Amino acid sequence: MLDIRFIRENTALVKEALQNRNSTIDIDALLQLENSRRGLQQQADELRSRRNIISEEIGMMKRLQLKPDYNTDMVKDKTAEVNEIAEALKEAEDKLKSVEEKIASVTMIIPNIPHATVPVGKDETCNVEMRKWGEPRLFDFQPLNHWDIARALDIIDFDRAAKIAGARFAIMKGYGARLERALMNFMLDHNGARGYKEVLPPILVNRESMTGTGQLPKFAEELFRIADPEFYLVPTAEVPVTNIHAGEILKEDELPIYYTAYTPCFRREAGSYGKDTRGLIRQHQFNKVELVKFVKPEHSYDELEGLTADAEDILRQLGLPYRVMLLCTGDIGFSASKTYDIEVWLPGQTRYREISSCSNFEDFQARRAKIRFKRTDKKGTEFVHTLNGSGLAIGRTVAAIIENYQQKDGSITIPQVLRTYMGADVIK
RNA sequence: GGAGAGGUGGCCGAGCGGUCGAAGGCAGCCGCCUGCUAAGCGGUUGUGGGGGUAAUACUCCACCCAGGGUUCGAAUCCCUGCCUCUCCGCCA
Repeated sequence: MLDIRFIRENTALVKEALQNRNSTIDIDALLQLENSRRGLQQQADELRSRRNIISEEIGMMKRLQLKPDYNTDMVKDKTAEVNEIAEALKEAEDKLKSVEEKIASVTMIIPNIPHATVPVGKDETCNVEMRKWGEPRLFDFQPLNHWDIARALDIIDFDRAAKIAGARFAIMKGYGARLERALMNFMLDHNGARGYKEVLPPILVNRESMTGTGQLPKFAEELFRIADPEFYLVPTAEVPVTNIHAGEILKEDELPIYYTAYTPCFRREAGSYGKDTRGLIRQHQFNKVELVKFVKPEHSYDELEGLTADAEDILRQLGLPYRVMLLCTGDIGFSASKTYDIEVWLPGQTRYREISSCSNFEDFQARRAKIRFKRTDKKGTEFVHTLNGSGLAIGRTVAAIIENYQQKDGSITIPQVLRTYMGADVIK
């Protein structure tokens, strides 16, 4: 959420940002609403002030009531007067409330302003490659897709998962399950060693949490929802972990705060029916280890570089070639100011695929979730900046390992760093 | 699932329907005093919004879990929800 005052004072900039994001929100209409909101608030405040004064007078008179010469009519007059005020106040309050609701319905769906370093562009073709690491392996045989390899080794069962749940689910079996668990532990240990505190949060959350990080109200169709009682399945650990500090005022010396969390993630994948129908790339349920930071505003862009480097290091440790893409204005997510996608090389698809997305949200989520901090020597509070990134998506990492480490005989070599976690060097 | 208790400021804790943004204590900050330390004395310390200012000052409104209601007036009364705690039952 943007600060309405910021919108008021930087209207041109906001409009330009929205245009670059292919958004069509009417800012002028919003500002008109905001104007009338302020007028109504003044009106209501004024009425309340008068009411409070008269009510106090009535109180004083009532105390004098004990005396015989007390004038009853005065109380009656005052009461009549205050009743008139109350009526006008009610009207003003109702109007105010309705205007506030209208304003909220708009501000909640205004996307974040892209950072100045974000390239302007209409879609993903305008994203900019920042760097590349590792050389895609040269195969002396035709490399296979991970689902074919996994099926042959009987380590992933998509068919029976479909029977149990439906399309876009998988059963990990034997060393497949073991690999999934090894990656989870490896990633959590890796992140822990880099200063992230491990947390294991709820994966069902309430509406407020989903609103705080920006999934709601705009992206309800992406979420699995439990109707009664109302809960949402998290699409990413970003939601519960960022909301850990919702509504809090942190002390300056508590910052920065780094968390890492493993959670399953649940996504409807509505509107992607034809895409990635086979394999682990696009599942309704997948595992992910997430990195989340709460930082002071002046550090957030350095922190974004650091967070991205932390995620990249996991791929380096695993020996998986990747590249880092800077997303353009047309491709960046709703809540983010700046995002790097890390894409891993998949030999079976002979292309890079997103495996991590690292974003700085600046104060966008903090304002929604009311996450503030207080500087030691200053009065008042400020919003923190929040960041997060996958470190990493486990299902896609499994796919990448299977495809990059496949051997001619159909076996899979296990990356060195995972061998103690796996208790095996090879899957065959 | 049944029965009960409770949610007040950074923390503890009081609060009769009006004089309560809220006693008192602790902690913090600023002074004073005491040859050190401890104690003592005085003052001060919340959040959001509006107006105002170059910025302060100043001023108005709201906030005692949340949302409704009663009332001239609600932290205080009523209703609903959420959360916490105790006991019983049930399940792990």
